[in-house]
Amino acid sequence: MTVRLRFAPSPTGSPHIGNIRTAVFDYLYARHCGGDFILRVEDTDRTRYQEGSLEDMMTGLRWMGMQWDEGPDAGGDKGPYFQSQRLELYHKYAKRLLDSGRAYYCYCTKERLEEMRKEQEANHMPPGYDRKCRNLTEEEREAAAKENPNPVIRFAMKREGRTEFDDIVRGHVGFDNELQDDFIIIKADGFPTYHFASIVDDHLMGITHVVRGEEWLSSAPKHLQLYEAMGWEPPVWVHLPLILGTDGKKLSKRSGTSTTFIDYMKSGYLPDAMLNFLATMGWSSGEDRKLFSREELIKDFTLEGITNHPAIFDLAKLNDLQGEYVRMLSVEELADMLEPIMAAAGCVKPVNGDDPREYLLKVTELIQDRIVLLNEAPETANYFYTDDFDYDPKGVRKHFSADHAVALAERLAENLEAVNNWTHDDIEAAVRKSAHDLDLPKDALAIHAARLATTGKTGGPGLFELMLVLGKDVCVKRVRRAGNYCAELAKGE
RNA sequence: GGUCUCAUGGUGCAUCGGUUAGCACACGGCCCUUUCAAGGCCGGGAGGGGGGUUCAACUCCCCCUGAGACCGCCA
Repeated sequence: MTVRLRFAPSPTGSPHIGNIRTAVFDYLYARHCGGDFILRVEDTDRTRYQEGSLEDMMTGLRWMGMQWDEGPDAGGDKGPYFQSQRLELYHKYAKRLLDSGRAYYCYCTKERLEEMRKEQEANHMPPGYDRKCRNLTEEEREAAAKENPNPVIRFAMKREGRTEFDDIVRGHVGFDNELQDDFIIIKADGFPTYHFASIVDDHLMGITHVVRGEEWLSSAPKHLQLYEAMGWEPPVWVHLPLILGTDGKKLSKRSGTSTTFIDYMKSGYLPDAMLNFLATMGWSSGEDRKLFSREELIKDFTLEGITNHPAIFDLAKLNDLQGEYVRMLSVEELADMLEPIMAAAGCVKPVNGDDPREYLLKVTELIQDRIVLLNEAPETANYFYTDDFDYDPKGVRKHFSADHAVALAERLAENLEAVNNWTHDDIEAAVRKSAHDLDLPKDALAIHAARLATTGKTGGPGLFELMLVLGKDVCVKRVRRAGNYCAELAKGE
């Protein structure tokens, strides 16, 4: 039997990190087993449907290279893959349950249910439907139908015994049947609830392993009983640990951690870094390792490696991985990724008129160790593309306000101007000579000032490397401008 | 309130019935060095509490404590 896993998101909003992590596990295990990875859309709640949600979901999955074998726009012989298009199927099986006495029409109004709930709460009773309609006589049923022509269908849960099952992650778990609710399987609008639709579809689609969040664990008895009532073989259950924030609380937007997957795509994370991160959030290969390529993930991923304690979404860890992946890229690869980002930020034309591609390659090499997110590149490397940058105020105070500042700028400009071969070593010699000419105690003084003059920053790539890329004319021009700036500064004081 | 789940340094993870309890991030120090990174080396720092089982428990069992999830005509 081929292993088949489905990722079944509900199009009710932009995909959450947790949704995608579940998809990662589905995908990885399906690929590990050489099985099928299916995308199914659980759009049974018409009130919560949100335009664009599914598109975001698919964009996110594809971005991480997780292409589904069956699903919307991928075809497959078990479709349709939208639950909203499978209504007849659910009704057919609900009827079967009705006929066998394992389901019943419930005519209770929402108002009555709400009142009941309030009362239960006030009396500290366990909440749940009181099964009023479970054993209606034919007359009662007819009378109730007149009052409420749109009844729901409820599943008749067993009243005695326990429902026990084995979960790959949790082990053997059990629940008392008495405490289970006669839950709704078909809503008044004719749509099925999750509990019912997912079981029918999982069976019909030949799903062998159900991987989902731990929040579903307590409703697993419902699903088990449904399988039993239908006479179907249940799948292997895999309840994933929840994802918590570093504060140990449920992941939330506070503390600067977005829960929206698309945000991470947009802010310049690498798909492979994200995949690596998500896969190791709640899964461990059993060895002390943090880097896993896609191929290694597929090869090593097993259900047994899933941890049973909550997984923490640790942004610092993501950023660490991201940095690793950025550094593993070749300069060409990185440059390819940076190109559109730089372009979007207006960093297109080299300040010195060089060939843009060659220039970008040089710039990329200089910033590769210095960026984490791809989107940081424009800010980190702006001075390679524009003369229009501000001087870092801290740097100004330290380097441009010194007594020797104006004289140094002049020396620097002249010595740089005099360089015939614009090479790393000759640039270095010129800069150091400027310090010597003025009897500065340390060459570093000239170096720092030159950096601030040519880049506006106090940190960054090696000065001589960066000046080499910028070119002589640009450097001289910028040092002169800085000299004027220093002079103005001196006058102002 | 009920049911269910979880519990190793600051954080995230690993191993094991007998180990000097390992790794990564973060942190501190040092090296490299013109800065910022990156890199290298070194360091501090852990098994919630209480009972058992056992020759031996962080590891197995029970209780407590703490944390979380679920109890919708949402998924």
